Amino acid sequence: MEDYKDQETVLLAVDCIIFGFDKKNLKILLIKRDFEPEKGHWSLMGGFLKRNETLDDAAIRVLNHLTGLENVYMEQLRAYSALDRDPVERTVSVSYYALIDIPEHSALNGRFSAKWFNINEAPDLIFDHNVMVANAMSRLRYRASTKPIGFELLPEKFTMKQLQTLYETILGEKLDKRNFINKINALDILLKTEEKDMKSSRKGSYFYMFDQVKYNTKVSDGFTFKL
Amino acid sequence: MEDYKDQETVLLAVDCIIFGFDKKNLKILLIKRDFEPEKGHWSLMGGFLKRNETLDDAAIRVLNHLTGLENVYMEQLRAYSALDRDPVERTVSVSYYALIDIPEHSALNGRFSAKWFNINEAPDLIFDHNVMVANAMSRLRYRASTKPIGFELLPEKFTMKQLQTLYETILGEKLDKRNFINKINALDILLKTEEKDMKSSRKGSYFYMFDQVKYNTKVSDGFTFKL
DNA sequence: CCAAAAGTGTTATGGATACACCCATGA
DNA sequence: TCATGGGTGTATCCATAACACTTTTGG
Repeated sequence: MEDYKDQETVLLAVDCIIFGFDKKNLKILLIKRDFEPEKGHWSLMGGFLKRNETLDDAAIRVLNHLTGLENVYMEQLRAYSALDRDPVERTVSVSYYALIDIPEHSALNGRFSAKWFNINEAPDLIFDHNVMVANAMSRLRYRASTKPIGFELLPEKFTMKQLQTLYETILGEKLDKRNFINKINALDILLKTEEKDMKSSRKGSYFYMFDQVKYNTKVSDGFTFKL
Repeated sequence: MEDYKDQETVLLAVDCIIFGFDKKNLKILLIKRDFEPEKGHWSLMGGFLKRNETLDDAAIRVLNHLTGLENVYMEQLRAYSALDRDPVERTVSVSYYALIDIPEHSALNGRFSAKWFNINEAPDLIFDHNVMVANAMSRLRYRASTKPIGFELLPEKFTMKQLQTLYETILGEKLDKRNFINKINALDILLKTEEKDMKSSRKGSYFYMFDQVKYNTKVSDGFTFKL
């Protein structure tokens, strides 16, 4: 460790991998850059860190700026620091991923040309953003099996089918309907409502809600989510 | 994303959580600061990022500076950016952890008052270094069950007992001897040597080596380490 | 009455865990 | 010969995986 003064500095940025779910597909929110470098190409939404904010603050600000959303699930992933990752300036970037439910809040800031892409149909991205997305996916898969983050991607009320489809998309594999429902019910962290979703079938399917209070109680009693 | 010019800058540092194993205990290498702030207190070894190096480079440089070691297992953990985490200057720090085998290479750079502490007997550290260590431990536990990192902490030749003790220390729980050996043997990634360690008992116990080549082959054939 | 999705339990399998005795050797 | 740590196999249990038919209701 050396003296603080006269240390070399670099720019520090955050980039957000914004995942969304529209009851069918896992998607990612990208913006079309209207400035150089790489103008016209797709990229993650990002921004520079300000002196009076933490990286978490910066990520929250960037996400809010684009989507208007607050209180979104976000998690820091890691720092990227290749010397030439940004051709303009030496910039180190810390990536964050966010999970949001698409249909309920889709008032995107018109200042940016933002668009939702199915996760497997996303275009090539600038700089090292493709790697960031790949790493985010792998973290998302891991998290999905250790914390009930799936519910962040769903509306307040959702059907078992939607929940299963979400997990299938995240994990990238088909799941058995009965085993999935048995497992979820065994966790005992859902509330079954009286309401039914009549849009999906003639019979209709019950809506469930995530019981955050019960979950928190169970966790503090030593329960650990495992799917 | 805004213009690059006139962005606010912060100092960017790396801090290394250096884990070691001396065939009995999991230890951590700390230095006693001989400069302000917090002179005389224990801390992680760290350093500022230079403009012409990546964060990985910086972590490797810092580790090498203290221990003289090269080709050490290191992994980036995460960035810490609380506004007041460093009282002198606004500094964002990226933590790395390293795994080294203690006895074989213990020529520490005398310029630093460095000392190995048992992981559970380490002193209070400056700034947010306690949190960094706690997070590193939890990552170490996770990694130990998904990748064969344990071998980084052992000498080239080691006994089953040493390997088991290492895993017990990392995981923080006693393991059954027969089950552990069965599991390790089932993985089929060790080479049993003809040599015996005669220091530990009258009967002596066989030395094993990690078969890196076999492991790599198995991994590229779809094998995943799981303990 | 038919099509389409919802809802519901049991069996089989395999991995994880618990467990105790003999062996080799130096002193 | 004895004390010390090394080395070895099997039975049980539990969690996971496989699997098919009935229900509801709008058209």
